[in-house]
Amino acid sequence: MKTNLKALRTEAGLTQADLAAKIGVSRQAVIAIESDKHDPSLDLAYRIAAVFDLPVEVIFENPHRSSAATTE
Amino acid sequence: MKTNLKALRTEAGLTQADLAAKIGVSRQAVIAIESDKHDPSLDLAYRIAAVFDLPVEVIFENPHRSSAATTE
DNA sequence: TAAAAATGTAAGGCGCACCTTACATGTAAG
DNA sequence: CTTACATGTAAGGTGCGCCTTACATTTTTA
Repeated sequence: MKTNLKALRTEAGLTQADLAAKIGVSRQAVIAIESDKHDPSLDLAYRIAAVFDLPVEVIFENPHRSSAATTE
Repeated sequence: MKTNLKALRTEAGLTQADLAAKIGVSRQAVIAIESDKHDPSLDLAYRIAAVFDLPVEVIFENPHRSSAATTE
């Protein structure tokens, strides 16, 4: 799953540990998601989206659908 | 995870088996998701969103974020 | 340069998403 | 009534998302 989570996190001035605490997972989970080792669950993706106040599709690209359709 | 998948599916004239085939899972997976027994993975949620050409947040409500923010 | 903070890797465990198979129920058509 | 179809439930198995602990590496700060 292609993601720009790492860029968003650093732009927000958050460490991996900061973000992990905010979304209620371990730092390992953040590392795995940022480095494409794991896809997050939908609920976790939603918690991440809430931190940045962005639609989920902006943070995790939907490979099955045109990104232009994100804002319908 | 609150969802209106069942309504969307029936409005589209799809059976559970139809939808399951389109998104590449078993019918059991569709039943479990429609009846809130399971949350879909992010990737599966994206495949479902692609079928209906809708943003994921429209099909599965993000309980951690205002729905108004879906279209940012 | 030394200490501290942030990032990264490794290994083993657990729960759940999804699987398959099988059977029960409701509904509509012949 | 019977056949067919859609839906639902049940039971057991597999893979992976997330866990914890521990240690190595890189970057920042004093």
